[in-house]
Amino acid sequence: MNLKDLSNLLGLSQTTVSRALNGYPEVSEETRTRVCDAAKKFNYRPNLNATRLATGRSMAIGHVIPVSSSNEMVNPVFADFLAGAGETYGRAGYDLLLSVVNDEDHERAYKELADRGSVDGVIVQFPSVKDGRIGMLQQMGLPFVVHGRSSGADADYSWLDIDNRTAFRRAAAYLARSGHCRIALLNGLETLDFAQRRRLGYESGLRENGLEPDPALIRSGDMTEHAGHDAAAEMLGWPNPPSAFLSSSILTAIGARRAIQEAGLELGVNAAIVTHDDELSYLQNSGSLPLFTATRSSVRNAGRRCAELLLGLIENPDSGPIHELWETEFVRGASTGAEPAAVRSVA
Amino acid sequence: MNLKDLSNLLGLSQTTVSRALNGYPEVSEETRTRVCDAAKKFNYRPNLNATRLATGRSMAIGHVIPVSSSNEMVNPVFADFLAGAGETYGRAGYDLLLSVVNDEDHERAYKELADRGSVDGVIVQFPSVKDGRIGMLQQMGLPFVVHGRSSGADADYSWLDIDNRTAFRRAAAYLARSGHCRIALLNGLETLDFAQRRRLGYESGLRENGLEPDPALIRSGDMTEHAGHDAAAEMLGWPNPPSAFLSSSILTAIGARRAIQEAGLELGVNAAIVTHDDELSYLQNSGSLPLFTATRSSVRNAGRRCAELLLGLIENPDSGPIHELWETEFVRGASTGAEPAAVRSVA
DNA sequence: GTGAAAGCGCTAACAA
DNA sequence: TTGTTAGCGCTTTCAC
Repeated sequence: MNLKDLSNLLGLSQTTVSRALNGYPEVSEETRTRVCDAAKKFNYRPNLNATRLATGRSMAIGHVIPVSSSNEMVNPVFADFLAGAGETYGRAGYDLLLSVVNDEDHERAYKELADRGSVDGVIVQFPSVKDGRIGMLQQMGLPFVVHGRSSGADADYSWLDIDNRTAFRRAAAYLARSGHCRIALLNGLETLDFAQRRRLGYESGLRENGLEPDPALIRSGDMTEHAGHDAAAEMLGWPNPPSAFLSSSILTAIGARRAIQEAGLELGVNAAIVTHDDELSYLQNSGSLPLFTATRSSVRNAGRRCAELLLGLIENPDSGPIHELWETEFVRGASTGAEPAAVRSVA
Repeated sequence: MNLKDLSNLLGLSQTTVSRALNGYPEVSEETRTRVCDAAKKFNYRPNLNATRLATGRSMAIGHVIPVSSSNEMVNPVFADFLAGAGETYGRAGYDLLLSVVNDEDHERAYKELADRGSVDGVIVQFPSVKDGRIGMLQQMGLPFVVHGRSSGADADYSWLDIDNRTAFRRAAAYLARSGHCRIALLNGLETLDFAQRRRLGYESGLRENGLEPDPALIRSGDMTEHAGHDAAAEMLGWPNPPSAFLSSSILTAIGARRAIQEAGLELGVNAAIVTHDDELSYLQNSGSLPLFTATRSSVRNAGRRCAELLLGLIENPDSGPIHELWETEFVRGASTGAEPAAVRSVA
């Protein structure tokens, strides 16, 4: 059942039927209801590809998710973010186009999406400090929203970010005030913008409390359980080990916890862990980790909001860049809200 | 730069240029290279929407991922599967259309994808025992491949599944032979087909070793850390507690581990856990769990292969349904391959 | 308020 | 081997 069939059936022109269906005002109410009823009755659905060609808009948003061949794992953040964004697109009649690429083909993937006209806009995730995608997209004139920020970008662009710096400053300060004086940072790769911001926040938090950051206690690497474990295990073997870990990811936190247990230390008595909560959603409501969280903000919500911003940008192309910085709460006790044993006993 | 521009530029007809670019044989090698060079030089990319309309194929595959409003979490299996499938699509020139819907709108989402002609085929994930999507898709004539099986389906259909039944039979038998006589099953919802198969396998494994399954030791529910913890905690409080847990998911296994620790029991001395490995990829290489795995098979690989099968089905519509049952290895020691302490000490 | 007709950018029969 | 022509199913000007 296509437009032609439907209009023949109704004894109307395609034009009128199209107008009635798309809510154009110049159609009489009577014909409109007649058309809509018939459309429903015959289960008519406009062919998207035809609509796209005719309008020049593809009614689709592109997301690019990089997979490293070395690592089976897909960062859970991507899935949660997709879920939120996808919801929003669906409501607005947009499709979500997912492009899975190798780490290296990142930029090319965006270019391809744009050149082939398959999307009206894209989302950029995990920006690096100096991210090539931003300039490229600006030059191509394809609307985009960045989840996170890129400190080294030349020009202004739309982004949504959480206040990583404040979050980590606060968390580090809290640990310091709780009596810890050797506080390790298990961070993501510092080529990633958020990791850099988190380190800066961590350092401020220490300095505010009279502690000088020790470079040996700062790790920047893969945010995997493995990496977290190894880093923590090594540090705990030192004569002067850390008594607390501030972790950029739930996975490194889990790894650190394992290292603590293996070292015969008791979490909450000899050691504390604080983790960033952004990656926590897949373990939410779990209560499995005796840690508290530096921030609480839902990746899914971020996805939803980024999608909204992007759709706004597409509808209204001449509005300037939009920025949204989300303050994060300081939550103690991952799921319960209770004061975590780890910190309490040390404080 | 569109086809018209390019052909004008070359002094050729659109047809010839199109044929040259699409590898049709009747073009002379000379013009073909001339055309291809020009296309590359001017960075010509065919407009996908036009191609789609003209060919009637949308060159896209649909995936539907359901999110429950009650649960922030997205099952990591979806992400891993998407990564594998997306890789394959990309190589074959197909797009991946992701439809995010509420749990209830599941079927409608598939219908919509089909009606609007936005995809050439779809993937069905997590089939239930009697899954409405299968009949619906068959009736609509939309090619599809099911990851998993639906025992209650009326007609034949294409699927790829791992041998859940054998995997769980083997795991249960192994625990039984290791000396455990109270073995609990922390299973997914038994409306899901794989959960039912796993229970059947588990029961066979016990019976083969002279153990009669105790319904009280079987839990069918959400595969979350929370649910796993609560179920295990309750059972461990009984006068006659289980000494081993067979878990359908890494999350319930983590929950059970926590319950074991909280009960003051030592994993590997008083208790064993065996988990299914399908959900393990996001913790892979982690070594964090002192458990061994009933099966080892990569969800990403399954995604890759399902995509291949589906594309094959689309290219060759009259080939009958394809079935692929993957045998799974029995791996001891999640990451290391070593005999797990848990089982060894009890055996 | 409605319709005729052109066109979005490509493919594919049919001709030459 | 190349070109002509007619669509694919919709939107959108323009005329009625």
